[in-house]
Amino acid sequence: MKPTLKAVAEAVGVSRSTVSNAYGRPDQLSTELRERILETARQMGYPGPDPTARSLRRGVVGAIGVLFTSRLSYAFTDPFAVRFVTGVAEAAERHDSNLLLVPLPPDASGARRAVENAAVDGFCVYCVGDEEGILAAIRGRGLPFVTTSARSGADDRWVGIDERAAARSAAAHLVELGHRRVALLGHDVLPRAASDLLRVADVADVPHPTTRDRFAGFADAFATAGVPWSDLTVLTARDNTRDAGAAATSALASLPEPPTAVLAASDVLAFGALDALREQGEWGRQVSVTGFDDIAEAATVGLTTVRQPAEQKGRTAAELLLEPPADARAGQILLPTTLVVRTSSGPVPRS
Amino acid sequence: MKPTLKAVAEAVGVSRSTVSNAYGRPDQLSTELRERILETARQMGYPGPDPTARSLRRGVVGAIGVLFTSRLSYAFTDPFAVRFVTGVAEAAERHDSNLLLVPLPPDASGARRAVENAAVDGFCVYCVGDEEGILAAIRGRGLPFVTTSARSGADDRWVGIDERAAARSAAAHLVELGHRRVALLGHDVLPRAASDLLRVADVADVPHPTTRDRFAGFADAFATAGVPWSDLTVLTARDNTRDAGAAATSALASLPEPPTAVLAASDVLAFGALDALREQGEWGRQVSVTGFDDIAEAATVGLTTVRQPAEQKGRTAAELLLEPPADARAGQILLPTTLVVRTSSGPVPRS
DNA sequence: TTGAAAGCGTTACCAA
DNA sequence: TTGGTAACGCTTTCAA
Repeated sequence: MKPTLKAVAEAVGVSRSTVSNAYGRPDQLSTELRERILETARQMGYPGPDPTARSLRRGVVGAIGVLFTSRLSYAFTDPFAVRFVTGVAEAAERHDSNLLLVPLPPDASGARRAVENAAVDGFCVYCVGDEEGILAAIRGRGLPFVTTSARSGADDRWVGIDERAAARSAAAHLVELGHRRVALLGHDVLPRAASDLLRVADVADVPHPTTRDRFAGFADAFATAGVPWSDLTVLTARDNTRDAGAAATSALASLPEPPTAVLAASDVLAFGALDALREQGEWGRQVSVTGFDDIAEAATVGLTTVRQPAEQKGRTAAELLLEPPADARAGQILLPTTLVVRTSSGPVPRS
Repeated sequence: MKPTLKAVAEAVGVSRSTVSNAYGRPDQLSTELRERILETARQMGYPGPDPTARSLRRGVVGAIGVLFTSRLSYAFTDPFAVRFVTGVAEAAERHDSNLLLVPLPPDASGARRAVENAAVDGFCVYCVGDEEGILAAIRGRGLPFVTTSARSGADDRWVGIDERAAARSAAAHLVELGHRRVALLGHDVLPRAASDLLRVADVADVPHPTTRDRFAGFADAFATAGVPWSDLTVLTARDNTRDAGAAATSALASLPEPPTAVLAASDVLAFGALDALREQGEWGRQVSVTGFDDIAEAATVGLTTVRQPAEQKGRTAAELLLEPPADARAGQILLPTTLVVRTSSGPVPRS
């Protein structure tokens, strides 16, 4: 077995405190003694204080957790998530904090357990569907946390964008181009995935908070143009992936009066929509498509989309966690968004 | 302060062991008592056993660490790294293990400390430059680990590809197309970043193990075609990014006899090369470029490259860690690679 | 089925 | 500058 701090102390002939200080508080003992301790430790193969024991004693872990709905293998499918984590990592590194990636099982009790078992000093909550159960579990542990989608309590730390206004800007752009018959594409639109094509009685019924907010924004712009919610076609992707976006979009072709534009709630879904539309030949190519996030590929392909600062969002979230603002009201940070118009959106084709 | 297990025990009027069992070993006590304990705990706001204390006592953390050279914000710049982590995450999730992302500071002692302070049950080492120092630190802790680039000891677990043969296949393809005057593009080619354009006395001098192996493979194929190492132009990117690849490649234009092809040690570098060459007008467009990894964008752009199974590499690494093979010799897994020929490579232009 | 006692490997405090 | 003592919060024998 690996030697412990105690063994080193005995070998050197000093107390455990002194050995501990040799590692954690070099100023508390003479350089000479410290050297002697470190040297003996090296010879004995002592790897330094055990991280777990130190955490227990100090009450600090030195890691922050990033909470994801569902499997990471799925979450990382969206470049936006990767950029968010990158931002979190950047800030964490500056604070000598490690990053613990915590995927949440779909069932509530499993998710709760995952939160309860994570050895961290705080949480960044990345776009979780069911915020409430998760937040309750976090609060239960008494750990600080930062939310990035739905806002929770007024005093809770949060970083995000004005989802609804941002979505509205994309829709307004299409309205201006003359589009009136359009489809909205999102995931988690229904409690359970039903058919791809359906009418949702009310935007407020959409379970996923982000999808709901963005859909509401889309609807705002069209309502202003005289198009009521009930006239919008809603496409439900089974998840937030390109393939799912394509599958959901392909249902459009069979419509008697197909829409002239598709507004996607994310770029990955938008790419899926483009894939599906390209397969529809001439008609499909005429359909305008907008996305959300502005991931790198959007520029390459020419996707009109809403840009939100991904890395900055992650970085800010981590900073909010690691450098808590003195004033609680400074704990809510709204990030800017921009509509980026590219070639995937254009005027309504006359026919 | 949050209540502890002890407080719950006192409140219910049972011993701490019993409360502990209520959480960790439900079969050790009557359902009725268990219910009563859990209910009281809930009312008191006890979040369940503290993860750190449990880890200390049990000797198991429930997380595996992934070691990266340098900042994560840089590592995640390469989609290959993201896919690797995704694979690791997939296997980790199956084993109810969390993922701790551990960036290693560039200095040896900082890196050592990072390894010593990580609360994990084992490590996946992702492409670290200085393997030895790191591995020594891991061995010092007595934790299991899996390596993915350089192989270490014969009994150590490892998953990877035949770097050299894979690189050779790309170079052989260019040889067949008639290329004889070519440039190799890689990062960490020199101990310290010197000029972009230089002669390296010997492949064996390249410090980065992966770059070295791939360069050696490139050189193999050209040696067979009668082109010695000294006739190959070596381009040094300051790091493994698209921009650095572009910067390094732009030096080519000023050469009296510019090469007809660029062999990059990674896809991101290859994209950089393409960026730079496209700026050179007609001449640049004629230059063949090959990459390595086959990240998603390679297909979009038509980059000829060597495919290696990214997710599988990560998944296998984690599995090797979490399900140690009974036979040590089964701990070394070689993954297949394929040369994927696309449009970025073609015959030597006559001029 | 329940409980008492003995740690797990540290660090913090206070006294010497 | 150094050492003793008491936790940190839990789990695990083993005995009742």
